[in-house]
Amino acid sequence: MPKKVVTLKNIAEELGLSITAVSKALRGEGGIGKDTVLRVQETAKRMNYLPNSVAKSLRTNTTKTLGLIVSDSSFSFFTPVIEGVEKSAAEYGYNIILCNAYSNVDKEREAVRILANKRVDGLIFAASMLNGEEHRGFLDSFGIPYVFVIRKSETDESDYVINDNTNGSFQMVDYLIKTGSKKIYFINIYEKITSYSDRMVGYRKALEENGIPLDEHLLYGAKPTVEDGYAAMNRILASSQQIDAVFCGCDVIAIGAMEAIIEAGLRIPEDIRVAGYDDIEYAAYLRVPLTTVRQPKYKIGKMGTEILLDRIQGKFEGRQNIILRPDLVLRHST
Amino acid sequence: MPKKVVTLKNIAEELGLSITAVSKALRGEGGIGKDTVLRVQETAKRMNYLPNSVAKSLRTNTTKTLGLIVSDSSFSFFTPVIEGVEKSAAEYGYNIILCNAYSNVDKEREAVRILANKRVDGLIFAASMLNGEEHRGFLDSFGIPYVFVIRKSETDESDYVINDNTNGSFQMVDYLIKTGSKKIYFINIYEKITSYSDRMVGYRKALEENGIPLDEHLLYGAKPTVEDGYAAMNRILASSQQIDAVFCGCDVIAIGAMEAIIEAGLRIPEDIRVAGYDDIEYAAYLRVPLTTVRQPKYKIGKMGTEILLDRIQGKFEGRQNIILRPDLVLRHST
DNA sequence: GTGAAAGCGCTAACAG
DNA sequence: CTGTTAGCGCTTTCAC
Repeated sequence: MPKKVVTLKNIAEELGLSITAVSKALRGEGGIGKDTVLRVQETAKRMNYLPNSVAKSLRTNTTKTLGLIVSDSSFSFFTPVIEGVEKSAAEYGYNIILCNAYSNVDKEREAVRILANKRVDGLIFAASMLNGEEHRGFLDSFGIPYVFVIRKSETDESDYVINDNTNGSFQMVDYLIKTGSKKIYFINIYEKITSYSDRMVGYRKALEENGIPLDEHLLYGAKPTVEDGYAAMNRILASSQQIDAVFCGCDVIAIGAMEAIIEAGLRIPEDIRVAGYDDIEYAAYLRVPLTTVRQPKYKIGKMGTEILLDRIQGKFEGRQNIILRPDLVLRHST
Repeated sequence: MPKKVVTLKNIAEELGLSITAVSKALRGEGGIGKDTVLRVQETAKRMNYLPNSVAKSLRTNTTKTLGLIVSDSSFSFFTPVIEGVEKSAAEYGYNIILCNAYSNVDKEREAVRILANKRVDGLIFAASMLNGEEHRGFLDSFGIPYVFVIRKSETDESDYVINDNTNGSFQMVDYLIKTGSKKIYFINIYEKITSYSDRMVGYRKALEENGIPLDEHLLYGAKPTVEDGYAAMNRILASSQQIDAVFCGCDVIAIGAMEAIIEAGLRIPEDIRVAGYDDIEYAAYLRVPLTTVRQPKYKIGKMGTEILLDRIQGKFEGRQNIILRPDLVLRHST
């Protein structure tokens, strides 16, 4: 099976040309006779020549490869993000090395190191945990351009593409209020990440604008898992008889919450309205089709990659901080 | 931002040593004095040395990188497969380059070429369309070991890891019959791929063993999309009043089928029982929690990678054809 | 124990 | 239009 691998040198010898001539001919660099180019191309094909991009990379100091670090690739939330990255990278002739950070700062740093010594041309962080000021020095030390996606860097010093969490949350809560709910519970994601605190900001803002006082008792926290959403909802159910609506910090929590509500023998949305955030795949086909805030996941991945690629080519100076407006998706659960 | 990148040479000069000595010291290759090793390590750290694995790859002719080609990475079905691959690759010090084949033979071949000239050490095909005999020559021409995963190669000449589609399907249909259903519709995936024809074999076998004659009128086809499942179910509903159960070739089709049934004002499972195949994420939280056949997706990805890695190291001779037994997951839809 | 030299396959000056 | 030369950063004989 191990085929003899053919190189430029072999082709050159076969044709009695120099390596340089062959290289130029194959790359269509010009300065080579038309007939020669043809002969070279034909011979390369006949000999089954496969360019060695490792050698090329060493020489040119570029790998045409991007590193994509996903905070936890077991969440299918990231599927469209990854897809967007992969696709636009491919369009520009780049490949991506996918790494999982397992929601762990040290593992994520390790991934950066590995990718850096594979000499990737750029790095994309999806929901990174290295978005804090304290990791800036580390990230910059490699001299590799990078972009944050889904979750922004804490300062605006780095490029990023995210959805407007405050606005998305505001839209949802405002809608819930305008359509009759007064007492809106909020099971937010319990992590000190700006994405989530921004969702809290939107929640408060919507209450305020509608003249509803904030009631701290309606605030709950959960990790972004079905189990945690389920548990949080059960605590809510145990605490009160009157629950107009529950706004969940993400769809996964909403799934757990809906389970708890159904299990308690209550109806969605008649007894309790449920809303989520993200619009994960199949959100329309859950127990009750879920009303949610749609993050443009694919687009975020795509734009992040494009920005990174532009930066690699030194296309712009200033920071690119892009905040996309999310959409409300109304379904049956509210 | 573009840091001056430090090489072995720089360290050598700094220390008045040879490049060779530094290289050996850093790799702990032995034959270097203990004190020297220490000095080298310290200096490397101080100078922020980052090994250049591109150069190493060129020299050693190995990249510690695997190519993973997914037939369509927009299906979140593949998320756990990718995860399994990534994780076990990482355990052995390998990274993966992820490519999407967009369910297209030509694009998939192109991906192979790209990965081959990036000199990946091995290739993993997830639900490949290049699994036919006619692509063997092409794949072998690169001299790169590869493994098929999820979908087998048509002959057993290549390594693969899949679930036992015949058995999974048999288990489900047998269960449906034994629990009272006689007239079981089958909406299979409409593609001429052995995975799907094997599911048909299991269906027939279960009928046969239970003494139920095959009725061709109960056989439907659909692409693996919600829309197609929905449409197929509507055709079934229009064709008959008596429908005991519907077995769907994959969960995504089942989702569509359930939508159609509910829309028709019928109840699941009281009026019609619905079963799927795959056990995708959140199958337990759909309209009606879905009874399905669980493919060990993560494990398939993991085992495939391990086999590939073993083969890269020349660990075995014979073909590795692994067929894992899937499990029945009983939920509320049946 | 340590170093010199060669070379992986390619591109990029610079000559001719 | 084509070839020579030099090296990218590393590992690997083979001497000393």
